[in-house]
Amino acid sequence: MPVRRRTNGNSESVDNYLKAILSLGGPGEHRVTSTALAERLGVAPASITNMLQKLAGAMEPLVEYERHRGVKLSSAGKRRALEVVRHHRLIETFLYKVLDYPIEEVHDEAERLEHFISERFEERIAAKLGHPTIDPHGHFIPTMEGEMPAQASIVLTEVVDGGTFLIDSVDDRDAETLKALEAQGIKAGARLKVKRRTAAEGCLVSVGRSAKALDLSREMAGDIRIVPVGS
Amino acid sequence: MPVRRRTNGNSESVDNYLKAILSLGGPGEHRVTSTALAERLGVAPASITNMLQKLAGAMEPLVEYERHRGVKLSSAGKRRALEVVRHHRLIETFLYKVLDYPIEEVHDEAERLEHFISERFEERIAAKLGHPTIDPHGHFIPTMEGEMPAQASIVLTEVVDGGTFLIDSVDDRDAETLKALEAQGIKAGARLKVKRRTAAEGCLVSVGRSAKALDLSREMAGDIRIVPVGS
DNA sequence: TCGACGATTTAGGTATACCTAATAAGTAGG
DNA sequence: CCTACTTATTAGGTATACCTAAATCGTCGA
Ligand SMILES: [Mn+2]
Ligand SMILES: [Mn+2]
Ligand SMILES: [Mn+2]
Ligand SMILES: [Mn+2]
Repeated sequence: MPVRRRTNGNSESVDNYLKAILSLGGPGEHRVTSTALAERLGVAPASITNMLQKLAGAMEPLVEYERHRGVKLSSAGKRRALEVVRHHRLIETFLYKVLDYPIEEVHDEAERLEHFISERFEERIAAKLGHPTIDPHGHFIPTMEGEMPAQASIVLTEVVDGGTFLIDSVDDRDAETLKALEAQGIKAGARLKVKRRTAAEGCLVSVGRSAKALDLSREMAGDIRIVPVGS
Repeated sequence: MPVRRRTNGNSESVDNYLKAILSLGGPGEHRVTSTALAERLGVAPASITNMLQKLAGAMEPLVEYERHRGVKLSSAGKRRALEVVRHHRLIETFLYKVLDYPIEEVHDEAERLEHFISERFEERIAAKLGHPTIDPHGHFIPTMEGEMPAQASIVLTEVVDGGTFLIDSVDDRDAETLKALEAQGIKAGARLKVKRRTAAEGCLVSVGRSAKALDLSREMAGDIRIVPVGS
């Protein structure tokens, strides 16, 4: 039995499958395809099928799986996925606020540590941080009970008319992009004016009270979630 | 390739073998037997032989191994072992000082996390703690360069005459024992008077300025390292 | 010097989590 | 309603790190 199984009982790999299904299933928790999972996790589709069958066939199944019809999380699977997301986001917040990490480095560290911290560690950093509800990228931190509000924001690429918005959150998975965006002032909480859409689904914007126009690529715009602002 | 390989390149298991060889080899760095390793790591002797052959046969061998003659660390192996010990002891210090863990809980958490933290994490907690040189159990923390002073202390079971001592360090691997000892005031830095040896290699002592005699079992005495004190 | 006995190694096998190549199932266009 | 094509699954393999049982090796006492 080589692969580390945590107190919890499942391996790091299993955790990662559950998180990916949670994330790809979206707020509607719709079924996720093998291909989408394969791409997200960077493994071959055949490996996905294997793992899903194992997860679905356990005594306490973590997913509901039907051949050729994708998967969704079981309630046990969802519980564990949210637990891991809670760990991830608390760790990110801790690294940023207490250990003064640069914003673009917190994700990779959290991605590893999320699987290995104890409940005590989780509880202690949460307490130290004053039980935060939002992580440094603007994402909700699931509660200890596994509750997480649905995201009300929209992706910047979905904006049709121009207007003024608040940046709700920024995707943290690509450190390069995150660092570049942050250097332009694009981070959770900042104000953002959308001038117009550009070719190839890009976006011309300005940030804060600056008048300088920024031309965001489609990739960058896709990493930014915003909410309309009254003023 | 299932088993997590860190930035460093070796797996958690490999790290644990290296640490065990460092610890069992003692300050003299003498050869360690398969049996001793099997017992320390809780795996079958056959598994030890397997792993040692693999470690010795790598392009950059981590151990020097000769059939039937035990192993010692190569210089690369020693470097990595000390790096992991540094992680372990820094993490313990951090958990104790910053996250207010009870002393008996730091070891198990550190035992897991030591393999997964980045160099950045190591550097940041070291800085936060003011670059400590001693962990909460009284053990030296290896430097970033992999230097660690040899222990000058002796084990309480080795005392022949009675006398007054300072507690240098307390073994941290058994949480139960550690908690019990701490409850009696037996912890690094405390003053300890040895009255006399008892049957079965136990020890009759008193702690601090208390006159109350404590009867330590051989097991407990074996976990305590002391240094003679002038006064 | 010869066993006996314990220590160690070899042989053969398991589980996890991957992979590639071959096959089968869905799905949409004609 | 039947291909052509894409998506998914099955089949067969690899590496890590374990295990048990069956050899062997080394040493120590007679
Ligand atoms: Mn993240
Ligand atoms: Mn938790
Ligand atoms: Mn420890
Ligand atoms: Mn390090």
